[in-house]
Amino acid sequence: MAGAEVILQTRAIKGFKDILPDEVHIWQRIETVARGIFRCFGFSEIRVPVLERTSLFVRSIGEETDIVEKEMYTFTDRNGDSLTMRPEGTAPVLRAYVEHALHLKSKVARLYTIGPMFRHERPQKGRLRQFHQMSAEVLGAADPFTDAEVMAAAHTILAELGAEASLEINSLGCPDCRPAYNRLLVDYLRSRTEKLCSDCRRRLDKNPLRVLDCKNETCRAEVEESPAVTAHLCAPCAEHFAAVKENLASLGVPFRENRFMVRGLDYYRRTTFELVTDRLGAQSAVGAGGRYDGLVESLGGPKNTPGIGFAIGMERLVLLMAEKERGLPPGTDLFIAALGDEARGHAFRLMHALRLKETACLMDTSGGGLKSQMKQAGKTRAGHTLIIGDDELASGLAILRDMETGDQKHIPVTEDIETTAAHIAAELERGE
RNA sequence: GUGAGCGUGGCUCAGUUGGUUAGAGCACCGGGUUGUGGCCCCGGAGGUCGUGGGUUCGAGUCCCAUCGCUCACCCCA
Repeated sequence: MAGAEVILQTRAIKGFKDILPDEVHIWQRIETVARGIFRCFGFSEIRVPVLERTSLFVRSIGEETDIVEKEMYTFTDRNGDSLTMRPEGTAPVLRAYVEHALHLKSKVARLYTIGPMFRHERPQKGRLRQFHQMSAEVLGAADPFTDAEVMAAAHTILAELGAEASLEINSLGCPDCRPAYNRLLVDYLRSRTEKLCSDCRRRLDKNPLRVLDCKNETCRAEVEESPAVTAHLCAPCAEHFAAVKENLASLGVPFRENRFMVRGLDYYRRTTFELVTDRLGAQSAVGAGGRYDGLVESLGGPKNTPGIGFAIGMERLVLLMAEKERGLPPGTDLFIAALGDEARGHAFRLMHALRLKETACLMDTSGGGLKSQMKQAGKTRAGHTLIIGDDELASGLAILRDMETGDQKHIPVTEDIETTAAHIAAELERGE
């Protein structure tokens, strides 16, 4: 194999995927729909870099998390700085919020962003190393209406795209009440360590909450009787959670409380939620989020800035979208079938004039028979085909065929390309 | 990081107990009379059977190694 290593590997690297022309329209649809909904919910787009200082993620996501410990694409750049390809979107957006003092622009900032994230995990169904998320953050609003609003936004995006997922919510408490609950849970779990799986015994020390959503059946059974977070919230957290549920219900957004749901990033407080489905193989969440009051401050932002947000995994969303929701790639407006050298030159100029008039236009400049060109017109899913040969050029009348109905009509063509193009554009316009 | 399954033309796959020039469907190209697509019919092009080694008179079919893909664990969107 020594020689083979020299050969260029024309293959994308593991976990990185091309989105090909035949499927890119699905992504465009998702983005268009999402942008529209974000706008209605009052969000503005923000675009942030893919690369950040490693410390940003370590501080926000948490040193002990799997993401930081073993999944980040981290490297030292030419200056010796440690940089990381963003594994999630919240930290960079909050960094930008703090850096540009966006809190001074308005009381509440509502931001969304769409783009690639990177985590070095073993790829499987619904899990890639470069994946895409659309995420939204609301900074500066602590009230329980905001929680409901944010969840409603996520829910609306999925619903609008025909992706079925159910909303599950939970509250993880705050620094005032979580430590006490944590001790309670650990005590409970320690009393039955022998019954837990090996993974959960490890979790017991590292992140006891994790035991709550273990997939192992015996662990599940043990955990069934465990003390619930939501039963041990402090008064303000309990009140907040109750109000969130009330507000969600008042909007008619269906949800289910799931006291076993936990989050993998350390910064979450109080409200957390997931949009889950059983149609994604081993992955169940298409979207997830929660409140992270305190995170802005810990990144050097103004004190007591509350925050809440969510992210939707776009390739998981694509997987969930029903066939009928995906649509077809757009066809061209007009295919020009030219026969004969003179007609070809004429058609070429005509095509360009039409393109400048915002008509999507294609022809086969390499020529070929009419039948072959008609086939291509069909394949490009052209709305119309203009047939123009040397005969038509001589008579001054070309044929415009409606590819749907098969109707054909004559269109005057002259040396005046502009006028001819205008004729055709008008004719196509009429058909719509 | 761990485990399992799979690797045959662009795609989806078939290839009997190892035996002559490796097949199909879809896609692609051409044709079915003079200049008209989507259906149908005919024809064509396209594969060192992931790679390397081994067993054998002979391997896509057996063995080993290696690379890759997929799914699951884990983790998470």
